[in-house]
Amino acid sequence: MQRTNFAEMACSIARTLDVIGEPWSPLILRDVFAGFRRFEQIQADLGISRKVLTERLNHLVEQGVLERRPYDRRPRHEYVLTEKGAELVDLLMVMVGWGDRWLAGEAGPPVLYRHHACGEISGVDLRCAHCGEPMHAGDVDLLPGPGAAAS
Amino acid sequence: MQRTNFAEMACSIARTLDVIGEPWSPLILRDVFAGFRRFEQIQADLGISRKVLTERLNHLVEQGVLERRPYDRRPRHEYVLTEKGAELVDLLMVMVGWGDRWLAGEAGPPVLYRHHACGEISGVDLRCAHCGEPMHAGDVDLLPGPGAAAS
DNA sequence: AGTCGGAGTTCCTTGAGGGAACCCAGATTG
DNA sequence: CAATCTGGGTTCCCTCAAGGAACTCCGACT
Repeated sequence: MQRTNFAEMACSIARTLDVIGEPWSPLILRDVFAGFRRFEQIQADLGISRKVLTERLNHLVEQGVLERRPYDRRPRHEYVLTEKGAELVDLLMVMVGWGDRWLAGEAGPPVLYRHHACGEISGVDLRCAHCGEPMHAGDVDLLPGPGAAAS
Repeated sequence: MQRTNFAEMACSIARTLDVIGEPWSPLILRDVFAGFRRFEQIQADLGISRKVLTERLNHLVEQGVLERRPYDRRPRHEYVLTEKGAELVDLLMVMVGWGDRWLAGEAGPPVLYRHHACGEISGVDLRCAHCGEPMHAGDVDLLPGPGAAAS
């Protein structure tokens, strides 16, 4: 939908949005991650238009986030996350954390995550990859990097 | 743009998308976080249509993510992140991490983050809030939570 | 031969994004 | 005191994407 081309911007947020910023795309990834791998399953689960689902799946495959693979000799396919796509699920987990905290209301979170390592119901926490201390919006300074736009 | 109402879905991803899933919204938050707080600054920086910028800012204020505050006796305002909004910046940092890793290419990341606690250029890393071990897509099981949709 | 089921494609309508021009209120300037 | 400037929007029009329903294609059962 977005007619402005985010992919060309010197900004990793804009470029990421170019991959998964279109409506439904994150929900499609969520479904694939949750085990809905086939066109009909995803369409029924989300209630998305078949046309839009086709477009989104093609785009996600082109971007290397999903892989289309046949599961029958008939023309039947399923979609699976690539490594690139699996790392996007991290982003989804952070979205879930925020949504659970600020939007879930009385009913509580609709989905829980159990961490294999400790076996507990938990959520993600952001840490500095370097020192391991918490790293949030107020804990960082922004500096221009090597890929910054030429002036 | 999304005519389907994501806010009603029993999914924290969908509900979060209802807040910041529209095109431009994450980039507007990025700008506010980076210090572009006024309408004209954001509009010039992003090249967004004034109409759409007005709509997005109003929506973000309604959702409690931004706060509009006057900075002059004239009708002049600036937009600042609320606590709810600042926590969304965590999401942006994860997007940046993914975009830097998979989309930045030769030139490298356009923006770097320096962590106050250690003073190093770094990025975010996802950890389990409970045990502190890494927590990624493959490290969790999904379970229905209390807010799951009634069948 | 007829039917089924998965995975799309086509077509039409509506409504959101883009862009440019316009507007308004308070300050500054001559 | 009129004219101009400036920030922060509105209004209008055009195009293109989302939604939805119907249609197609193709290999497999019966």
